[in-house]
Parts: sequence; C-alpha cells; structure tokens
Amino acid sequence: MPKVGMEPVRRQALISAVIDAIHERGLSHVTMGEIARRAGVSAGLAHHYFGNKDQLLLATMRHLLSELGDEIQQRLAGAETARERIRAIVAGNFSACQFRPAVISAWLAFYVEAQTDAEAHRLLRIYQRRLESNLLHALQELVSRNQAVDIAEMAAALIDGLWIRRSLAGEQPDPESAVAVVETAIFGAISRYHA
Amino acid sequence: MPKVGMEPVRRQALISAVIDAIHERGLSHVTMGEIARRAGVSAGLAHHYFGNKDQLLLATMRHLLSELGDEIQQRLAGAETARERIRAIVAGNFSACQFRPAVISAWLAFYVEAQTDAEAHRLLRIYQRRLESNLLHALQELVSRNQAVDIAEMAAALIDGLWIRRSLAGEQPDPESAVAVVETAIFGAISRYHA
Amino acid sequence: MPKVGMEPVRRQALISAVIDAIHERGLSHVTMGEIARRAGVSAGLAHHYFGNKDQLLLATMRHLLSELGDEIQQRLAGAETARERIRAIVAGNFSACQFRPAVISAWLAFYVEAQTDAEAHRLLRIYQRRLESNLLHALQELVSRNQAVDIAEMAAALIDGLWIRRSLAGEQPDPESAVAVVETAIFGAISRYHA
Amino acid sequence: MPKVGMEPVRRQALISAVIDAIHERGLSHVTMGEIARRAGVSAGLAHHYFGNKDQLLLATMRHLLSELGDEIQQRLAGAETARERIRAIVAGNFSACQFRPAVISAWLAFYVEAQTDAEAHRLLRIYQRRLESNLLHALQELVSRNQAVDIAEMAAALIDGLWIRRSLAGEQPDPESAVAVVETAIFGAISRYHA
DNA sequence: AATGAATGAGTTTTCATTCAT
DNA sequence: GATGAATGAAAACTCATTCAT
Repeated sequence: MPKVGMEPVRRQALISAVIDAIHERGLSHVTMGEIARRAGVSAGLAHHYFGNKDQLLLATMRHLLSELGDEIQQRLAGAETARERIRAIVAGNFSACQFRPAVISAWLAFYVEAQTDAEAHRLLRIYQRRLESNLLHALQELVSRNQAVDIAEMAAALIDGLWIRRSLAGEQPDPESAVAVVETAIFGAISRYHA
Repeated sequence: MPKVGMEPVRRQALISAVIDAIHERGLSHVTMGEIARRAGVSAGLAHHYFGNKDQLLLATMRHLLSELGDEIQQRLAGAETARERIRAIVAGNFSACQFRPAVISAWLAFYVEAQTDAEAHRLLRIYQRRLESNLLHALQELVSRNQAVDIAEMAAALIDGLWIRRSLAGEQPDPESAVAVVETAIFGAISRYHA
Repeated sequence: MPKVGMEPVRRQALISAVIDAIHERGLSHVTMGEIARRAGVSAGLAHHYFGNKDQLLLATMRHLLSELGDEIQQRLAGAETARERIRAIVAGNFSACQFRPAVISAWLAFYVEAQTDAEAHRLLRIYQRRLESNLLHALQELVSRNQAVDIAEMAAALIDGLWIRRSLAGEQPDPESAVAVVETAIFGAISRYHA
Repeated sequence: MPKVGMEPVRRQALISAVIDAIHERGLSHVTMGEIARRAGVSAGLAHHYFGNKDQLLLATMRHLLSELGDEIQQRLAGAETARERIRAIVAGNFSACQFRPAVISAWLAFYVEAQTDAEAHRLLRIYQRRLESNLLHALQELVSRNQAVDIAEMAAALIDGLWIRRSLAGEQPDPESAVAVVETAIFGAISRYHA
C-alpha cells in the first residue's frame, strides 16, 4: 500500500524506533531488522531512506541534538535577565521531551559512540561548545570571565553527570529536582564569588 | 609452547586488551578476535580462560571497579578528618591509573552497557552505592543528613560528568584540576549551609 | 506529466543507458535503478516497458546486433567485387558507431553473458554465422572452399581479437588501423594461396 | 575436523571452485555461497581466507595469469631459434591446462571485468605487455622492428580472438588447430615481408 | 596449554520487482 | 503513462564459538 509523501513519516518513525530500540536492547545490540520492525516497515526501507546503519544512527543523533537545541532556544527566547537565561539553559537540558528514559539511553549511547566515531564526535562537540558558550555569556554578566569559565565547566559536567546517574538509577526521572541541583550549584558558586 | 603459570599473565593481558580495544574501536565494534590479537594470543585461548565474550567483558569491568575501589580505599586509610576523607574519595576517582584515556573509554562503555545488561548494572550499582555511602558518612560529620544527601548526589554527578566531558574533549586528562572543581563545589556547598 | 508517443523515446533512452552503464560499471554491477536514473526515468518504468532486467538486457543486445547488421548490409550494398565485399564486411565491423568505447564494453559483456545465457548465446550465434557466411561467400570467389573456410575463421577471430584488445588498451579506438590489420591478413593469406 | 596446514589446500580448492562456477553460471551470477559449496567449505571460510569476494576473484585471476606465464616460460626454456620461440609462445597460450572450457570461461570473464575493475585491468595489462614483448623479441630476429610490431599485434589479437570464438562455439576446444591458425598467419606474414 | 581450522547463525546490505496512486 | 513507496528474497559479510590436534 504505497502512498505518496510517506518519506518524512517513515524517517521519523525509524528515528523513534532507533531511540526505543537503544533503550531496550542497547546500541551495541540494536539491529536494522529490529529497528525496522519497531517502525513497522521492512529493513530494506530503512536502508532505502538512510543508506546504512551508521547513517540512520547519526540521523537519530542529529535529531536529538536539534530537539535539545530547539528546547533551549525556546526557553532562551522568553528570558530577559542573566539569571533567567541560565535557568532557561538548565531547564532546557532537562525538559520533558529530552528527559524520557528512552531518550536518555540514546543520548548516553551516542555519547559513548562519539568516543570512537568521528562524525558523532563532531556533532556532539558542536552541541557542547554551544551549550558552554551560552552559559558563559550569561554568567559573564554576573561574575568575572575567569570565574564564569570555571562555573560553566562545573555546570556542564553536573548536567551530564545528573543525566547519566539518573538514567542508571532506573527510577522515574525527575526533571525538577535535577534542575534544582544544578541551579543551586551555579547560584551558590556565584554568590560565593560575590562574597 | 605452552608454559605453566601463564594463566594469570594471559588473563591480565586479555583484560588490558579489552580496555585498549574499547578505547580505539568502541565496545560495539570490539571482537574477540581483535582482543585476542592485541593480547598476543589466539581467540580460542580467550574462550578457554573466560568462557565467552560476555564473561570476558564482565571480568574487565570487575577489574576496573576493583582497581577504583582499591585506589579510594588506600587514600581513605591515610585520612583522618572528614575533610580529608572527602578529599580522598574525590582524588581516588581521578587517580592516575583510572584517569587514563583508555580506562575512561572503557568505564563509559560499561556505564552504558549497564543500562541494558543486568549483571553490568548490578556491578555498577554496588560501586555507586559504596561511593555515595562513603561520601555521605564523611559529609554527615560536617552538615545535616539531608544536606549531606544533596551534596553527595551533586558530588557524584559532578565526578561522573567531569569524567565524561574530559574524555570527550580528547585533551590530555588533567586529574588535579578535576579534583579541584569537585572539591570547590563540595566545600562551597558545605560553607553555604554553614552560613 | 506523461506524454503520448513517448514509448519509443523511453525505450531507446533505456537501451542507451544500459550501454553506458555497462561501460562504466561493468555488466555484473549494473542495476535497474542505475539504468533508469541514467535514462532519466523511474525504475518502475523500465519494468513497465521491458518486463524485467533480462529482457531489457536482451533488447539492448538485439539493438547492438541489428545496428551492426545494418552497418555491414549498407556497405555490402555498394560493393561489387569480392574484394570490395570483404572490405565492406571488415569495415562494417569497425564502423564508427560500433567502435565506440561504450559499445565495445557492452559487446564484450554480452559476449561473455552468451557463455551461460541461452538466449544471448542464440542471438550471438546467429550474428556470427551470418558474418562467417558472408565472408565465406566472398572468399570462395577468390580461393578454394577449404582455403576460404580457413581464412574466414582467421579473419573472424582477428576481428574479435582486435576488438577485445583495443578496448582493453584504453586508447582512443582507431577503426582504420584495425581494418588495415585485418585486410592485410586476409589478402596476404589469399595471395599466399595463389602463389 | 580441523587439521593443521589446510590453508593452501582450501585456497586452491576455492580458486578452482571459482573457475568452475564462472563456467557454469557466469561471473555475474556467481555467489560466495556457491563457490564455497563447490569447494566443500562454508561461505565463512572463503571470507576468512580471501577477505571478500573481489579479493577471491582477483586471486583466481592471478592464479590463471601465473599458470599461463609458467606454461609459456617452460616452453621458451627449450626453444633455441626465433621460430621455436614464437611457436613456444603460441603453443603456451593454447596449452592443455589453459584451454579447458572452464578456464576459458574464467579468462573471458576476467577480460571483461578488467574493463571496469582497476586491479583486474592492471593485472591483465602486465600479462599482455609481457606476451607482446616476448613475441616482439622473437620476431625482430626475422623481420624489421616495424614489421615485427605489426605482426605481434596481429598475432596477439588472433590468439585472443580464437580463444573467444572457440569458447563460444561450445565445441571441444582443439588446441592444435588453433596453434596452426596462428602460426600460419605469423609465418605467412613473415614470408610476405621477406619476398 | 594453545592454536588454527572451521562453522553457522545472525546481520547488513542490495536490488529486482510490485503496486497504489 | 509514470512515479515513488515498499517489500522480500538473496547476497555478502561478520563473528562468537567449537574442536581436533
């Protein structure tokens, strides 16, 4: 039953299937066959649209990165003060659509993949630099440049660390408390410098 | 030319080979053949000693966990005050033998594997609980129990986050500055509660 | 935008695409998708017109055979003496439209295909018999029947051999010198028998 | 039942299987599975020893080229006069072990493969150049350099052409008459130049 | 103890072909 | 008439694992 205009639908279904499959089986055990089955299409179609497994995986990673970017950008748009911008960045990183178990699993998997895969590495670095740069700009309005650098690094590491630990804990992820931990650490550090 | 008493040597060589192979190829691309080649033995021997690939991987993970445990235990032995114990735990996590690029890669890989592999998950949780428990005990001498729980979580996440980010940065890992970041965050939080 | 009367145009475009594709990728690597792409149509249309891949390939072969036949027939029409008829046959085999690199590649590929494909074999044998029979008739006016048979075989082999070698040489094919080599061999053999 | 020292045996069996499979199915229809089956081993083993299909095919081609080279070299060793050397080269090209139907099919297939495969092309050109060079040296003792060049080209083309036509004819190949045709053409041409 | 030979199951990938639109 | 969606079967290739030696 071929219909026209199905390409974007199938692409999205396949990317979602990748995320779910990684969550349940782990990236190293995911097969094209399983992804296709979850997406309700044949393995051939997955290749037809993405060329090969690596490309499909990278497309999924790009999807996640872009979703996260949008999430943060949206929140930044409504932020006026430096404190609000910092909150926007932190909250964006733990936004509902990103902090779902399956998405967390996929993120982690790609994080690790980026250790050895050049393209995955490149994609992740771009996101990381942007995150740090955003944080840095906001922080520099509150503390000196050197202090901002230190706090930004700490905050970025804390965000990643909370992600990884919450995911491993297996409990229902709790975005709000995660946000609170990071904000406490950031604003605590800022007030320390101000004292 | 089989020699007697080679077993521990071979086992260690294979475990080291796993770590290096994960670092260079990524866990999902590591094969028994490559591990064996790196260890300078035949693939058959790897099976002879470890039974199968999963067991070899888990043995490697156990090796890393035990090494980290020893590292922290050693430092704790010489620590007398609560502050010193906290410093011992943090420093142990970034000790030279652990904070090598190849070891970091392997840790990350196992972290992710633990998402979907029951035994890996169990091993990792044991280590995490011990780490948190150690931290908690030390912190409770300085702050209230509730405050200690919050700080311990933050500290643990920060340690993991620094690991993961430093590894991805590709630069030579710098244990001392990592330790400094974590200690600053911990003692900053403590002093905040005291104020 | 389907147009009426496009069928012969599409068919010819597909056949030309087959020849070019064989030249650039080799028959064993040619796919329907690539042929269709080169012809500027969808893969579905290629099937619509030719039924399946084998039929399209055979249609291409028939096209080449018929083109070669026409080429020779045209030249034979203007030939009066036996020597002229021999020259017509030889020259026809190296005529410009046949001795193009892409066409040579396709010919060779079909030659080989004919080893194992019954229909291709049949088509090629028809052409070969006609070529030999034409040559034989002309030669028999100049030498005895037995001598004519020998010379015809030699000439036919020489034609094929020059084709195959020129094609592999990769140089710009030079029909005239090829013709000269064959004619020298034929007329040399004839004069030898006459001596 | 693994035995040591099987590698050369398996390699040879696989190469022979390639030749037979090409003869019966045609290069474009040959699969690794069929080759392995004919060789009496698993498809995995074929990959184990040759890496991939292309490499196995090229190894087969190298095998044929080297066998042909040996055949000619042997005959050349016993030749003293220029005429004998020419006969050695021609006879070597139609030697029993080369002029078997299956071997002929394989040769043709590789000839065509060389049109589009760089490595196959390289291998074939080396053989062709050596053949022409050998012929040229022998011929230059009997005729002028220019005449030798012409005769060598004609002879080489005739050899290839006879191969291709005899193979297509499907009859039992007849080395002796093929040799006779080539020698008649060569020595006829020489005597023509001498006249 | 140790190896290399060998396999078979599983995975990716390709591609001719079909079919609704 | 023409397309793009979709499939399924077949092919290449990988690799953990077994086993005779």
